[in-house]
Amino acid sequence: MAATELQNSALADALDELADLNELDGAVSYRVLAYRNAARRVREAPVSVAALARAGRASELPGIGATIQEKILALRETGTIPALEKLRQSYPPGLIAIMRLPGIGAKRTRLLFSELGVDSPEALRQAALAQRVRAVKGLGPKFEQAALRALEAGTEAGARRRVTLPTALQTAQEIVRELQAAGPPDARIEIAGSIRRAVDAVKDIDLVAVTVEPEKLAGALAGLERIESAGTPSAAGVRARSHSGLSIDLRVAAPDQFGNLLQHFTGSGAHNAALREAAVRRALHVSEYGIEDERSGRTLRCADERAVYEALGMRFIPPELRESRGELAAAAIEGGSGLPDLIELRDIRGDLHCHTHASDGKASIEEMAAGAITCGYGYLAITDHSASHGFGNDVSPDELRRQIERVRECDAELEEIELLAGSEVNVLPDGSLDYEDELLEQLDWVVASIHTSFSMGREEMTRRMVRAVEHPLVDAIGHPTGRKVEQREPYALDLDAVFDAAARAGTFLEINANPDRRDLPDPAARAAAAAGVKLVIDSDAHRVSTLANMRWGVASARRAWLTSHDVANTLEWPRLKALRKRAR
DNA sequence: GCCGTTTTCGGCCCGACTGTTTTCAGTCG
Repeated sequence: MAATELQNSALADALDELADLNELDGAVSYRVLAYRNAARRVREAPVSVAALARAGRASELPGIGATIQEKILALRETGTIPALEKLRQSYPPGLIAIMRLPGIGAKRTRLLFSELGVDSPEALRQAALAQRVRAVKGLGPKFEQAALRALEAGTEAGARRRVTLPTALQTAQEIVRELQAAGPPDARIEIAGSIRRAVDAVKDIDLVAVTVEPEKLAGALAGLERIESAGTPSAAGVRARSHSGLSIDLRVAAPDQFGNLLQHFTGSGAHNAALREAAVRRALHVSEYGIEDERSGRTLRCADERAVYEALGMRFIPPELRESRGELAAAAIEGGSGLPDLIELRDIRGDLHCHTHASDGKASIEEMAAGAITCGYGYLAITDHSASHGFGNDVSPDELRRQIERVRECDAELEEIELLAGSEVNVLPDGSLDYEDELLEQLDWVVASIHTSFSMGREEMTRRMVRAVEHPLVDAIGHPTGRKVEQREPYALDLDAVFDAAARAGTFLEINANPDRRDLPDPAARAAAAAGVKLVIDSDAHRVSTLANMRWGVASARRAWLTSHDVANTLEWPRLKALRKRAR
């Protein structure tokens, strides 16, 4: 593969820009939708879509047809797409920034541009302050004020940034508790939306509820101390915004429609759109209120979600799978391939990656062991950082030898759990490790991770990683892509080549469960399992409390369609030990 | 622009809210 192969993220950005510019250009909405859908597919694809296109196979991906494949090829071969260049001539780049402001879409952006020459957020601010916006037919003073507020919010640093799943979940649970205290006593409130699907990063909180006093519940949300502003509370619910910039949607349903509402509000948008399209082919129309049968004119109301999917000829689809990644076809009762029996937290038998005082952890071996026992584990690998980690946390070879002794001593005293002597060894830029093999041989479990030199080229980074994967004493690769949720892109890496090497060598790849990492990301974890790679889910805990991070890794595994058979640390240690490549 | 157990052409999910209107368009999820 070419060293400078076009990255999926850059390709997806180009497709998103095509969507934006086509929208500005007034193209039929389905074309815009097609570009956005294609961009999403490319962004999620675990393999290089540009490389696929070169082989004429990108159009095998759902949502990518002959036309978009041609554009991908043009971009990878000439660095640009003719249609994109042409649209860029007509619409200044500032228009896209205006279009992204809440409450302003393509139509109004174009109106502002054609009527007032407004071509940037700053130009919009000037026009609004001079009250020229309200003079445009179709706009008014309310819109002018809303535009100013949107501009203001947009300049606040990180105003619209997403938060990681645990943060969002905790906030959502607090709100539910506050609503249960302040709202009507009969209210049953559940968390829906992207939190329920256990995504990596959350932009808003969706709540659904049943109560006999819906207005009172909606009013209670609008009145919470944490709410900065809210729409008009009604019997249907309310939309509000917290002081921290999170948007919160509450919707209320009748009890016999609760399943319809929960399904609708859990999403994803793409899942719902695909579900409804499939329903239309059966002459059924799905909404949050029920399923209308076109022929009888009757509407089926569902008290629970299972009934919604059953009415459409499908098995219940776990929320984590609702991303329009093939789950509808798999769930079909007639002719579907079946949904996976997803892994659960209780399937996990041990944790293979954690830190102690020996490096940058905040607890002793004994404390971490006690924590792991509380988790119900049968084993725990102590894997402190290695000889060149830096930040004052280096573990010299001699220090590691002493640490191994301490782990052995501690293990001898513990009945309930097996402590494994391990290390999280640095993969140096050339792919070698920073301990000698003689030392690694004494360890029960070796995790190899990249912690330095992130900005290498794709080919060099792939060679580095494959060399580590093929090392006979490396059991697992830690946080394989190096990405951090909402903070850092993955390093340039040919994941396909890494998966091939890992499957051949028998090296485990980690799903790091730290909620800021969740690495492998779920689409990549799914592709790895499909390539025959065995995975492990590790907490990477640096203190006792973060051993519980395992749940976020399991959530990623579920989103990756994994069963307990795909994840090696669902096995007891004797069986897992025998699976290590050095035991073969 | 994509796609096919109604279709290779003509469809393509559904509804709430807001602000601007006086019956609706735009935006959002």
